[in-house]
Amino acid sequence: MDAFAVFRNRVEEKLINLFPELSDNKQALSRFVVEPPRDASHGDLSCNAAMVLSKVLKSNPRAIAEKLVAEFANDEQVEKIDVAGPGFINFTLTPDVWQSVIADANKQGADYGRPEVAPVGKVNVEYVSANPTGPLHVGHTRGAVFGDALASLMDFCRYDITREYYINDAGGQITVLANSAYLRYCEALGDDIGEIPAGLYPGKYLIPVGQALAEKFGDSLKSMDETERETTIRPVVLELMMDLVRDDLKKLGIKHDLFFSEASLHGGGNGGDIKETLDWLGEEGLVYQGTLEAPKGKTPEDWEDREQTLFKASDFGDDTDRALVKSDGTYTYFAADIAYHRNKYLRGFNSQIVVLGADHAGYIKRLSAAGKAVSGGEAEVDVKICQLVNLLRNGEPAKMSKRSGNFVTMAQLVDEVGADVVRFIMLFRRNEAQLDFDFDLVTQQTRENPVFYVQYAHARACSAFRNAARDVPELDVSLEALQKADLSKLSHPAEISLLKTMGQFPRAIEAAAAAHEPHRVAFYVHELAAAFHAFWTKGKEEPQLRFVNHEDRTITLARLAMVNAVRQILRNGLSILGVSAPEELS
RNA sequence: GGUCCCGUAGCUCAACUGGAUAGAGCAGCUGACUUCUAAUCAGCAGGUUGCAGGUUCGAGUCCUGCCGGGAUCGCCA
Repeated sequence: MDAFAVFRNRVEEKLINLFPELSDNKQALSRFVVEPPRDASHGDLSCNAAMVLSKVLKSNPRAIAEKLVAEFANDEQVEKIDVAGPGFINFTLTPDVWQSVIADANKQGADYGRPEVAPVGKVNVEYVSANPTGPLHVGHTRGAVFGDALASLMDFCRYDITREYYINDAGGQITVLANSAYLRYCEALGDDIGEIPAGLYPGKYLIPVGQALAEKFGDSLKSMDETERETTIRPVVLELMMDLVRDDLKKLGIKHDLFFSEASLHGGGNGGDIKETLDWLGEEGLVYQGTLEAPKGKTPEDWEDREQTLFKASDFGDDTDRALVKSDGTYTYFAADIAYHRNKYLRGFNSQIVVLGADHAGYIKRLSAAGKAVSGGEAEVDVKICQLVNLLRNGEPAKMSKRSGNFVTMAQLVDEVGADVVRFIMLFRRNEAQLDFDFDLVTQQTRENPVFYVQYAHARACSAFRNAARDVPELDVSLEALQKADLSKLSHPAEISLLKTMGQFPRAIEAAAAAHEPHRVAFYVHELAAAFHAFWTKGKEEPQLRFVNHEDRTITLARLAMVNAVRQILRNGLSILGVSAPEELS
């Protein structure tokens, strides 16, 4: 059981008993929380219901609190309850509540921390969505890890999740890509191509693409006219580039359920494509011909008023209306984006999360406007912006290879420091805060390195079992035996304190998922690791707190049950983050 | 000029979406290894949460206006 959730339910129940008028005021009831007090001396749980509801109940908070407290007089799990400050209700629970965390974690295993009921509705998480014109670089990495962890987190919390990658395969950059690849194809056939002309992609990653084209087509491409050639090689090159992207993502353990092609929105006709969407918006009266005002303060030199097809984005909270059709008659990128969001809505996603890079900050309003417009207000678009990552070496900005066409790729990053480090560090910050990634720090094996610190806690927990096997080999420490341990032995303040930290896992996870903030999981496992390290060291000062007690097998078993639960919770948390939990560190 | 993000200890960052005395790590100082890996831990010190107002029982968090840093700004994607 999750003590916080359980007691929240009890408080709600008693409130309705005391104040029947609340029973049809779900909104008011949803506002109070049961949470750990900041100051542990206030007790185990703190509830603000009396204060939150005082206005609705037209009564003063302390009076409401007193009534509630009386209701808990006979609750066997409440050791102490009182009213404090302006009307907080503070609970101190009996030790068995916290001890039961161990039993739960050991029994539920990998499912410990999952909410019992699944939230309603389907959620779409779109992340990476990098242009398929080259390998992924550092800038993509944070968004990739963030999106993946967020999806895992919500998946763990039983949300119905689809992980999606939007392939920008319709724009002019793909033509450039195809031409660049063609040049490499000529090179593969033995031509001297000299310098790569400006405007084409110079990267060496296209060399194997050129070779692949040469193998597939021989020299037949050379005799084609430009248009035919492009339409021939375009899909082939795209597929090769997407293979490259997928290989990069695989190195970080990131996968998607669906790769959605932007180009498919341009032709289709099967519902939710651009034309259909624009027609639909037109019927709704949200499209018109008009001119936009030049931006104030910084009018471009070549600004000219031009009438164009516009979408009434400003009706949905955007700053200005947005162009849908370019002067050459093709659709703008945003037009495709609107169609894409409509497509998602038609596929049943009322919750759409889009993970974007820092340079897309100005895109937030536009996308939520699109989301509202195409769904009649039903779909919610949550745009998560991942801020820049500063690469450092020894505290100095990392000097990257200056050779043209080179940048730090995701693959290089993973090869140098490992996927666990990349993932954890990227998740150990709020997504909207800039992040320093120091190569020297993250490869150290000290407490300064949070990845190591957490993994070490897990490895230590495992080593406790190795030691037990060595010191008390006759003791059965199988999961079955641990589940029979007498947990009431674990009543030392240091133990209760560790158990409380453990017991917060379920609500920490649930809150992180609801807020779309996976970094909280990283902070939680770090906190649990700290609590475990602290308990471990306490065993040095107070030998009776060591896991293995040679005089008392019952307590040894109980302690090991606790260690196993810690290990399990760390694993569950790390697994959400996609970080491994090694049994031993080298 | 508009919009968005950020501003919290000397440094890097938290603060469970409005809760009680704002917390961690690093750097600094003091301690703990014949002991389950000290790869760790305990303690001390460090703050007018950029500034000024407002909302209420209560604000780092919400609203308004400034200051500073970053990003972005009609048909690129």
